[in-house]
Amino acid sequence: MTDAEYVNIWMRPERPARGPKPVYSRAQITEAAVRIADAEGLEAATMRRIAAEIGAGAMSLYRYVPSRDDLVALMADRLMGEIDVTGLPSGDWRADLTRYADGLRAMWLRHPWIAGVQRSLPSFGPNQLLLIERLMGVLDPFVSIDENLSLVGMLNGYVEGTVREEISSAEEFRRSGLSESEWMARSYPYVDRLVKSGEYPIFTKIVMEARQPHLSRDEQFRYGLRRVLDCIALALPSTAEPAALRAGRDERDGPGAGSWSTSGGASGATQ
Amino acid sequence: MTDAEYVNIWMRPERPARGPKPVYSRAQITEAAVRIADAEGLEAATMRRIAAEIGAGAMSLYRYVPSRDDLVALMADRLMGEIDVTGLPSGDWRADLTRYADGLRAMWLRHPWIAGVQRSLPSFGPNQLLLIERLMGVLDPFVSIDENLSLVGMLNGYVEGTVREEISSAEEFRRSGLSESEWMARSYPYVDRLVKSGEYPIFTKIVMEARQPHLSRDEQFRYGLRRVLDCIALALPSTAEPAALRAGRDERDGPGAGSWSTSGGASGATQ
DNA sequence: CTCCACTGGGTACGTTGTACGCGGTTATGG
DNA sequence: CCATAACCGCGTACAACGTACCCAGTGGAG
Repeated sequence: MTDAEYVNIWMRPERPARGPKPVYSRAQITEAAVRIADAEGLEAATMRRIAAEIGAGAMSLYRYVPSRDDLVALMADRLMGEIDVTGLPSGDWRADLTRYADGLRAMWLRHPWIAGVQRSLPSFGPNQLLLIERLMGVLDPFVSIDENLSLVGMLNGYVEGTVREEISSAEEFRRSGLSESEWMARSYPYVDRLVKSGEYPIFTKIVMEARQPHLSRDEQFRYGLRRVLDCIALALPSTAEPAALRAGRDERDGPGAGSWSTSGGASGATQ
Repeated sequence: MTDAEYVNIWMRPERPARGPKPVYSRAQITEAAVRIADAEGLEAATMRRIAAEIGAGAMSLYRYVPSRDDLVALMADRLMGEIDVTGLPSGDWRADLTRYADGLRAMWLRHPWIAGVQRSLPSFGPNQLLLIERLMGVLDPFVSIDENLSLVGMLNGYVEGTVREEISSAEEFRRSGLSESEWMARSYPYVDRLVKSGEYPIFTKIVMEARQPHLSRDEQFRYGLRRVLDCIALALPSTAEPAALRAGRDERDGPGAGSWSTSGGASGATQ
């Protein structure tokens, strides 16, 4: 910003040498911003609102953060820190990846606004980097780094895709300010028109079927996750997992579509 | 909007009965908006800018679209129409899903700003619905609708996750206005500091390795896609694919990390 | 013909991110 | 020990945004 050599927020020291002691801190500001975004969405976390939350003037924040985009990067990295990956190459790669996937999903559900922020390489913060180390360390002994990137990308793709569906309908409620039942009542005419038209048999099937979910969201997630892990197992050498490749795999019954909004699962189906 | 019964943009008729003929159209406005977003990003597609693009006054757009959010929904659905799924349950599910996946990825690469828009059930437009019908029709004969949702979700998760990585660095260039080499030079100090610290061995490995990509982006994508399809095959009954389950699967060599920015692949690794 | 629902679009308002500059505070060099 | 430069919090101000409101004109229905 002021610095022509500006790279990212993590290259900019928080506290300078001279001058009066700062009253606030990046961590405090980030915390307040996350709190607001959790409660009212990312778009509610404006600079003025965040400043008010910590009792500061609006422009004071710019003493700590060069721009709102940088603050969002800080927020995103703070979220990465919530995923518990302590002791993560444990020896059991399936357990490790399951723990990571569960943690990632839980974090997304706690902070749905994360779906709306783009991340890219140079904005990788310390928490994200640590996560990469731990996570990719799990498969590192077995495969090349390229293969590892590919497999981990697949796992993340699954988790992210799944959780995006879960989020989208919930966010829709929040943004519209309607309750779930009100929202469904509102949407009914549209869905009904589509169903009645007869042009969308599969959409109809989704809507009809999803009214009686067989499995909880969590169970659905774990079911699909097992499948992804089985898929990863196929790419690993036999030394990684000696036997019982697809052990614990359930038989016939697939995962039930969650609630009605899981037809938002159809969202993930084409998004 | 004016209507209390407002559901979504597709429930609102474009042309009323009486009055003078409208000069513009939703399709024309949508087209202009997409053109601007392609060239300068979604945030550049402001109401005033779009209006100027088609030679209209800013407020005229509101005669066609109740809000900018609705216009974005129209844009998103227009993009879905670009994915060619004609004749899509063809009998060869592998070929069908490959064609869809390629089409989806190509569309995302043409319109990277799509990554920044959230979609949810009630905002499903005609193109998206048609896409769902054709796509899910592919596996519909073989599995339950719930299983289908799960599998298709996995496929979409892979494509979306992969393409998000590809996009994120490209978007970073565009937004910063820097060329790729300038941007790399700018980022170098940060990456260098991380590498030199010795605390991030796997990150270092990614950065080092990715300097010599073995495979093109397309090849990487197809490689991972084959793996996902193999995974889907595991969930299908034997009637779907009689023999040669993982036929055409390459041997040892994994996919190379694309260019330097594929370490953005590490993005997908934890995003 | 008369209506009046519609048209395109100008003006204006509230909210956003943030540039700039003020007066006060503090570590540092002389 | 003091002058100075670097920092602090923050009030004011501005450009750009989405869009509410209003207007004069227009053309199909009665």
